[in-house]
Amino acid sequence: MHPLRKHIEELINLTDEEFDMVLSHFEPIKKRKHQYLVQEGELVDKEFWVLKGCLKSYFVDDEGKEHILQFGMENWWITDYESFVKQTPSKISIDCIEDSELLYITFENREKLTAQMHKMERFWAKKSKYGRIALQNRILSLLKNSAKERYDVLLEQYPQLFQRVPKKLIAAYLGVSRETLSRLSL
Amino acid sequence: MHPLRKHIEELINLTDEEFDMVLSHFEPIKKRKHQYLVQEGELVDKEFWVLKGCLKSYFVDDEGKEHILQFGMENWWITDYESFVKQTPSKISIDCIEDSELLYITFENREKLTAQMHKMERFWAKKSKYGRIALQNRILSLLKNSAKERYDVLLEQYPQLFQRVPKKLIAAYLGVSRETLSRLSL
DNA sequence: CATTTTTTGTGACCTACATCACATTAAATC
DNA sequence: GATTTAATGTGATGTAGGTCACAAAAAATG
Repeated sequence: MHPLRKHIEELINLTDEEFDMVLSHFEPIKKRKHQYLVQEGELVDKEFWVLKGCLKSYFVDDEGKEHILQFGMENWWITDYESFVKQTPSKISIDCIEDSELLYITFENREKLTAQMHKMERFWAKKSKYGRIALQNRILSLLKNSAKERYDVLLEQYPQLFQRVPKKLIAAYLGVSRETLSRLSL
Repeated sequence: MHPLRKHIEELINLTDEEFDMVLSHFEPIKKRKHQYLVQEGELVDKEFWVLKGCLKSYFVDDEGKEHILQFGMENWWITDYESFVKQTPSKISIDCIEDSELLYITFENREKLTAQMHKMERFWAKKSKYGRIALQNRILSLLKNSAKERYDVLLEQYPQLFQRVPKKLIAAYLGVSRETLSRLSL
């Protein structure tokens, strides 16, 4: 089964014809490590689904410090949702941490697809709900947990991440300096 | 026009009949200051819309410190989305900061309503998308901004809040102690 | 495989913010 | 309107985590 189909069918069921229809709205794209998918300031009209690889969506502040909003690995969706939904210039950038293969759907195609296939509208609605819950929990974690506790939570939730990305990126995601992260008695 | 209708029509259009249908799925509820709407540990099967008043959704950590996830004022929706969507016990509580009048819709009624009225499904989908964007921006703010900067952003975004809720709650929302908040040269 | 670049660890020192304690003022509440 | 309760400000002091600097190890790259 196509990995995208497998992914979608975790939330809704599709017939062969329906999945073909879905897939026809996507385009494949390959990028190498260090290449970008989205750059700050541009209008993002695509949502990406990761077939293979690893990416980061991040923001660089005026002191040059990088803050990571989200990682993306196999089966994850990644884009700047603010730019994608509101059609405003992106505040964030998305880069490949590894060579990556993605499928993307444009804003326009997503509108078309959801209009003609109510199931997919429900799929993305569910994704959006779950995404919101994850963000809510991250906020709670930033408010209530120490750096060490946040590290432990992340390690428990996404152990694969620690095999694949440098610690300084983990630090930029958790909101600590890499020196402090290195000193947390792990 | 009914304030709920006015609120909904900011995102989608409704006929009189449609709004009557929507409204028939809600129930009113009144609560006084200090009373709760949701308590940690219970299953939340309602989503509340604030007609009048002010509320907080919050979490108390093991050291007894309160962390505020969200405030709710007129025209805001409030619930524990994690419990509401996943139907799991709530990690957070919701209390009234002022005497409040709300309309609520149960999980079941929301399912019914969205099933028979596609427009409302789209309404909530939009709300969910915008909610996610707001949370994303709050995470960025927690990662990149100092206490003072976060205070300034909040003040600019929701000046009304500062007239209505005690500073210690603002502090609990921003993730600083009330003493530090008091010392930020405002 | 040699060289450049990136990652990681660790010491020394610094700072934003927390905690504790107490006083003052303002709001609730009977 | 007297009394309890909550809100706010401010000093003194503590600490988690930041910053700067350097070295070693590991990866990436030509």
